Amino acid sequence: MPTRSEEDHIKAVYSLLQEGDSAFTKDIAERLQNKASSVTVMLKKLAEKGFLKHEPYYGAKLTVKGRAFALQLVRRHRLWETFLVERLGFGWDEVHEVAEQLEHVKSEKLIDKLDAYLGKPHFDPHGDPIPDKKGVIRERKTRRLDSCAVGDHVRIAAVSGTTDGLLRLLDSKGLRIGTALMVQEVHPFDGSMDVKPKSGSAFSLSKDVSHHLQVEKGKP
Amino acid sequence: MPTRSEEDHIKAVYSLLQEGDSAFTKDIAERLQNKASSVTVMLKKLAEKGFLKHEPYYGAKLTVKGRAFALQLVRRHRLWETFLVERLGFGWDEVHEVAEQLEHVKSEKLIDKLDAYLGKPHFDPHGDPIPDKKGVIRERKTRRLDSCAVGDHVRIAAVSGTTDGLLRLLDSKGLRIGTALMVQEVHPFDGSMDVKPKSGSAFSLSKDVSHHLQVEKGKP
DNA sequence: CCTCATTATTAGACAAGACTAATCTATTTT
DNA sequence: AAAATAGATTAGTCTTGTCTAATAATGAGG
Ligand SMILES: [Mn+2]
Ligand SMILES: [Mn+2]
Ligand SMILES: [Mn+2]
Ligand SMILES: [Mn+2]
Repeated sequence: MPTRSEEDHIKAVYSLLQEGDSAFTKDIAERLQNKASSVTVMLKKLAEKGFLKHEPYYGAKLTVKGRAFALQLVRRHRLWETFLVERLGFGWDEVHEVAEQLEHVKSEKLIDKLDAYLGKPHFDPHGDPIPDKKGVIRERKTRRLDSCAVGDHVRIAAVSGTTDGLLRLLDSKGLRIGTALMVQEVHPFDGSMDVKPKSGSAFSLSKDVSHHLQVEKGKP
Repeated sequence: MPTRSEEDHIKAVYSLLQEGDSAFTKDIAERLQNKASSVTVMLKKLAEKGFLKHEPYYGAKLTVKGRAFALQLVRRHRLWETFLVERLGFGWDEVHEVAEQLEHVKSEKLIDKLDAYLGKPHFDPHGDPIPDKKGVIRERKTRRLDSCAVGDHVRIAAVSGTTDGLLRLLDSKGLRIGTALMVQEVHPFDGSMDVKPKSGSAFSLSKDVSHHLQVEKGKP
């Protein structure tokens, strides 16, 4: 059974591979707040244990076994986040660190029961998909808000790169998962965007923000 | 902030001091499934950190700081046990190991919210008191069932020394926290005891079992 | 009071996981 | 093509927590 540190490394590799097509030592180190040298050592160990392939100087890729393991870890993380927000009343900007700990509790039964208790949710409080017990993820077609054009009607599906500051900014503008928006104007100068929610008046979002909003097509 | 191992040692000392008036190296080691030599080293460290006084060869006693810390740990353990049984539907014989892990999650807010979510319970699924946020324990006057006499009417308040086997035995006889019993007969030969529940017919309990049942006076 | 069994402590080893410093590799810049 | 730079790896150190083996203290029985 992998240790907490091993688990965190596998998860970091998984999520970097989601974003790009390689997981480099430096980026893993940054995520985990470790030094690159520590990561190299860990990658070697995880490669020996069969969770990933480590191509020195060219990063790491997960094996089938490593991917399956990462999906279970992501499942645990997101189920706990859902519990914290839906049941305990945490804000969506407050759950990450706690879930980071809870995800390492070893008990299959615990996760099964938690999942059932929460009604087998498919998405976490940030709109990210929760893999099921077999590791299957419900796919959706989403695009980043900053790739939308004037006149598009969309619904916020997920917030990517969830830092607490971004989440609080969204809170303050009344934006949450499911919020319907219409793109009213795009300013080429700074990439900022004016959006109008279904109810209420339009306001502006910086490119920095719109880039982190994953949206689905919505009805006009 | 104490590590997981430090926390477990402090808790072991606390619970041994609840049972007797000293916590010896060997007994701590046994609880934690460690060797005595490892415990000695840890006691020295915890003494330096001010959690306890270690009198070599005469065991350990908690300081005020250590006791306060232990009470918070016990609080966390018992709140999680309550959650697992009341909300997730675990059996009372299945929660110990999981709570042993959950108790180490570091987040004061988590415990506050969990406590509120559960309705600020005063007792865990085994009838053990849950210290409040200040570490205050609601005291009750209980006695062991094996110290009761023929004709006594009692109510089961708690199960002490909760091993899974004992809990399952109680389950099978329909005994749980709150069950009312009348002591019908005590057999001096083996210390066994015949008890009659309010509804249903009498049955026998070995001394081994009755010794672990904490009871309160009940109405005839 | 002496002996001995039990318990505790110390000393030394080891594994895990982190670090720093030194070295090496790949890639970009000149 | 050589040099510079960013990134990665290796080697060596440290801390934590565990162990085993050797030694020491305590308390009970003779
Ligand atoms: Mn984690
Ligand atoms: Mn999330
Ligand atoms: Mn524990
Ligand atoms: Mn309990």
